[in-house]
Amino acid sequence: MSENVELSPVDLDILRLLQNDARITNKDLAAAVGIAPSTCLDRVARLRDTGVITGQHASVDAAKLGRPLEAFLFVQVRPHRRPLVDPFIEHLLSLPEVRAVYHLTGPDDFLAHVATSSAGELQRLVLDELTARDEVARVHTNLVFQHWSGGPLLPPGT
Amino acid sequence: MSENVELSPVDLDILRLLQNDARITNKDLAAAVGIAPSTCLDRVARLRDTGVITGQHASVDAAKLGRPLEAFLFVQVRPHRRPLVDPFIEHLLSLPEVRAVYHLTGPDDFLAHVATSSAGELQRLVLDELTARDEVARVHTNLVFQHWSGGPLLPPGT
DNA sequence: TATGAAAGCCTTTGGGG
DNA sequence: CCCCAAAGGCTTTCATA
Repeated sequence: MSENVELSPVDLDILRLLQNDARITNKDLAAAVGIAPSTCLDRVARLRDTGVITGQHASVDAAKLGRPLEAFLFVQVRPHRRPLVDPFIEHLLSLPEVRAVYHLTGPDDFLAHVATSSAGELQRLVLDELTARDEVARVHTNLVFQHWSGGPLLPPGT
Repeated sequence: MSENVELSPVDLDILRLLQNDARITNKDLAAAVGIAPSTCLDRVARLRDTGVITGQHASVDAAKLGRPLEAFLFVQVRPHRRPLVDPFIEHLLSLPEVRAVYHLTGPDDFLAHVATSSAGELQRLVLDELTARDEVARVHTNLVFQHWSGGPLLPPGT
């Protein structure tokens, strides 16, 4: 788990491929990067053990789950102290509509990415789960038209 | 790929488990949700075919890749028209530092989540890749102290 | 839509270069 | 650090209800 891990070009190829498809078979992965399957297994295990690979997750379409309306909530928490901040984060993360939370520098302290079923539910979220709390000084809401996301590595072949 | 997909409680359990660990074996997944392995394979295939599951990706630690400094860039693009907007998005997505791009309502049109090696590289990104372009009216930069993220479903057991 | 059984392939381990 | 080879387990298919 040390912060500095040496990554060979082969490791980077493996990461790129697993980032694009976490369920590629070890055999195919080995063939794609040009090493033996057993070697590949070793390398992937090492990438996991050193914390370079932190997990593998299926991506689920929020809209298909009945939450087609996404938004960013910019939240100012005052006073900005641990005894208030830590429970606030816990609260955010316990909400099923919350997809991600970021603690930021700048005038707004937190950014919450949420997916809701409707404008009404979004309003409820803001009024009942955020501004109703004493430590929440203000909330700005921006809707998400569209988004693109990926891992920290460009896909293979670029 | 229709927008409305009926999801049984078993489907939701499957989604939760795959969201948490995309490499769980089909056998274990079937046992966890209480159906036969062959049935489970069918259900997962259906979830894929209907677009509920859109992919499966290994999570890679950006810091371990040498990009420990994350930030959000709020970008105003003027004039806000397709002939300018579409190439701008393409440009953002082609940058290796960019992890996600959001097209938003509000005074700032785009939000880019970036991971950089240093403050110097972040500065270069802002000056050379963003404000150097005619259509970029302004950029606000906020650093990310910490972030938490997950899929649109709460984990199993909550 | 769900199941069980069988065939084949993949993962995984251990020895060796 | 890499590879080969073998054993065991898993995936996947298909007939059946």
